[in-house]
Amino acid sequence: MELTKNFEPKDVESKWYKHWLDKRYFNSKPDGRPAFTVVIPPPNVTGVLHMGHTLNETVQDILVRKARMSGFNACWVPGSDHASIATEAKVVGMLKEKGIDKNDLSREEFLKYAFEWKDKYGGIIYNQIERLGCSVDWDRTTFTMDDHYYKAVIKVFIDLYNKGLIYRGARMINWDSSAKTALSDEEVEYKDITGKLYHLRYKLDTDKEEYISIATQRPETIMGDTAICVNPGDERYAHLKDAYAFVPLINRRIPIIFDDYVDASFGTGALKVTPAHDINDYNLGLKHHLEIVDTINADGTMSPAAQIYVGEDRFAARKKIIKELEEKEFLVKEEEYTTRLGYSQRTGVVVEPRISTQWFVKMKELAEPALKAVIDGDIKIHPGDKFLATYKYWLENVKDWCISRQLWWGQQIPAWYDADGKMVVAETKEEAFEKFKSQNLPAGQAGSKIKIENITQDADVLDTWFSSWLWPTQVFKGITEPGNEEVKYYYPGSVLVTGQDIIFFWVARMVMAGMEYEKQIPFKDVYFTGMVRDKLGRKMSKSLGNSPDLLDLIDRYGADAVRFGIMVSSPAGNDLMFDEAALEQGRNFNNKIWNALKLLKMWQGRQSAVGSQQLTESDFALSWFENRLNKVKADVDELMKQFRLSEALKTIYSLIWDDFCSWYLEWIKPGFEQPIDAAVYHKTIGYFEELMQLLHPYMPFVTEEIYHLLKTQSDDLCVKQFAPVTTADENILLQGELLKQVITTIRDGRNKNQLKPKETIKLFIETGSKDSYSSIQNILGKQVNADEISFTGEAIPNTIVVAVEKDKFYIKTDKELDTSTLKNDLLKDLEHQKGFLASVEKKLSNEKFVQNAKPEVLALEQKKKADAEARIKTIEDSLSTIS
RNA sequence: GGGAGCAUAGCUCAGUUGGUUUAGAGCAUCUGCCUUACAAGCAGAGGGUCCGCGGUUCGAACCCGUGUGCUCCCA
Repeated sequence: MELTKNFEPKDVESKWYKHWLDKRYFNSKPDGRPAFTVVIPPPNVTGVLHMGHTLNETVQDILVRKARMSGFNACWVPGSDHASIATEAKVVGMLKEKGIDKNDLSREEFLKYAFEWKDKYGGIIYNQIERLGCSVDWDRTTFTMDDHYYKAVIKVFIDLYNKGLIYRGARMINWDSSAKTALSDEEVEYKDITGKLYHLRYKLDTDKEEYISIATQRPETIMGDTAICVNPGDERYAHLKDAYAFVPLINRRIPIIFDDYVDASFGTGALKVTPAHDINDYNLGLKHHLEIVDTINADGTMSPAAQIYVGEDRFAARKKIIKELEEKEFLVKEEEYTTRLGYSQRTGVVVEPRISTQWFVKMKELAEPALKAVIDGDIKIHPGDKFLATYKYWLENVKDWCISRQLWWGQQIPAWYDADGKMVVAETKEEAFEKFKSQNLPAGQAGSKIKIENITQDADVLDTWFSSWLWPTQVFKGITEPGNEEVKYYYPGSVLVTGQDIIFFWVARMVMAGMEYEKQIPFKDVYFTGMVRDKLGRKMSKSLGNSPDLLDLIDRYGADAVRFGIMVSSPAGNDLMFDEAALEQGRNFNNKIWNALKLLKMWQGRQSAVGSQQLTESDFALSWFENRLNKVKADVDELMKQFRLSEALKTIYSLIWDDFCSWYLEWIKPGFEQPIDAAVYHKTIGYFEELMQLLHPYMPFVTEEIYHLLKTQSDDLCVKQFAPVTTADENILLQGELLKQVITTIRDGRNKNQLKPKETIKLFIETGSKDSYSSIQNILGKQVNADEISFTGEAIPNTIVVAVEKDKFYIKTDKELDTSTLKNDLLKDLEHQKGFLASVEKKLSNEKFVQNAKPEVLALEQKKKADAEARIKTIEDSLSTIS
């Protein structure tokens, strides 16, 4: 079989993914094994996977594959989220392009378009998840608008309503005038902006030409003013008790009121009060029983109540009003002012505070158990406690959650109104009808004025997060079929992997829902990934255009390389600076492994019988690598347990590239066109298999491919179970490290003296322990290109001298030597060693140190001293032979 | 305004209750090699005021205080 020059991922990826699916390796059913459950954070159904998702999914796949290979019944549930606002906005936009206005459609017609859109674009993310190699159970794919899921959301709404945890009321809420819907507090993003503060004068209602000045950022709201408020302690305004002023342009007469709320030092010390358009003014209005004049429509235009500029957009109206105020001399001055404005997370428009009747969830009661679960450590947050404080603060200060949205795409609120506006909550119209009947009529009275056809359902839908907070349980139908076998087996999940940006939106609320409906935490560990930034440190976003296309990256580098690149530069919880160079490193790693395979394939054809000379010569290499492998397997297990996935990958990378390829394979490599001992060959195949197994969770495709190319296999790596980790022999590992160091030092000596790799040397070793060289002598000779190795008891003149620990190596060559470089190096080293010795001696001569330090520390320092002295002697000896 | 976190090689980051050879890795850089698996490679090397200042300690990258710079969250 001819192997290609480089690893070619494309066909390999589709071949193995199909094979894994055919074998149903990713499908899970409850059985006797422990479950390892992961639910995917459902991405927006109409979106595409960005690099943040890619990181998330890769982390999950690594954990799931590792668990699947470690005796667990791994179950990873994929799915997507209906994302009501974002999706509805897209569908509305699509309809507009077709010349269709949403307002001309019925709810049913609109939903038909929305589902068509979802079917068309919803598959994109699933395809991306597949291309990335994610081992999800596709049979369990769940969508937050699936029938059963819809029912679950409605059921929970009704249940919470009946428990008194959901209520309806008029409150000041965040209004998105583009999507024309309410938003929750979490859906508002604040940005610092430089705005202007306008000082306006209002004429007082007195006989004289008197004015009072106020400062405002929003002159377009003056038509909604219903009072002017000043601090009662502010002497400037003390004389205005019971006074009135006129709102400019519209001449509404409004009272001057007094309240401590006003900061006398801010602006002019007088505040215009606009209860309909500011939360603080609203509260002030409640306290002082002020009228509420709502001057802005749902779409952000001026309402008839504004009297002027009716129908014009709020920002256009602002410009015109400023101009008119200036012309009519109400504008006193303008000043620059830094402030914060709230923007809608979904549509980007400036959020308008608005009084509106909405549905809310009472959060306090639900928050308590959710807080306790994390504080008590039932749920562990990774990394460390970095996000614990944030989580805690939010739950301790949680406000009621506005869950109604004035949209059609989502679960319609199961509240019903009769002709008089009376309301009941029920699953169906029929149930609502029954409820109305029993509520409205005195017992025994036959017949009713309530007719079923006069009952209407609340037009609004629920916030998407009100559905996704049920995700960990409802993907197993835990809400609609409580206590079923699957939810009993899979719930609670093992680990939730998600971005730290949705800690409140989703994570905290899932814990609340889990505690409320399963009486149990929804997952044991939460692993927060950082944000993905470009290499300049900018957040990746569509508007900047700095987010690469995932499928394009996979086409160019291969899925394994993408996974490698994203993981290798992704320390737990920290932001990831995405750089294609890391993907290149991943691709190179693929090739490195591929080439090692090619080397073994070359050897396969020329094996000698078991027990040849070659076996003896390779004995040390074999036992060293076996121990090294065991050591790394234990290290990797430990790192993965701690969710230090990036470090685990680097450890595996170094084991394969450095230990296996650069050292081990070179150590066992037979001479030119010489055969390899069959036993050495087969052991090496075994090691290679284990390496592929260890790497498989990170790079599933290349490892599965190579596993099958190494030899005919009866199983697949994907489900091959890890053997228990055995302990490594530290002595052999140490000896290996020493050997590497000797080789490197001698090679360095050769390099510094410009010996070409092809030039052979004669090596003389001066050592107190000849025996320790017997097993490695021939590796050493091969690795430093020595055609002869002998031991010596004294210095060999005219040679290159290098030292490792207490042993000295004399490199003899026919070439004329320039000893000056060597001498400089030795002198430099001597200086370093003397400096080091001095620092150790200083420590040891310090009485307080000797008194206070632990005995083992003291012994260590004494050993350091002895070692340093020995080394200095070696260097000095070496110097004497050159000069 | 309130809170959290970070600052170690050119870049991205490790560095475990303070002592393990006067700080480690990967990438990048430099030098030498087309050595029969791999130039997307091999061999080797150089590179650090551990952000500044002060303190605790026999001993500080690590603990404390303070200053500076950056990031995030909340209002």
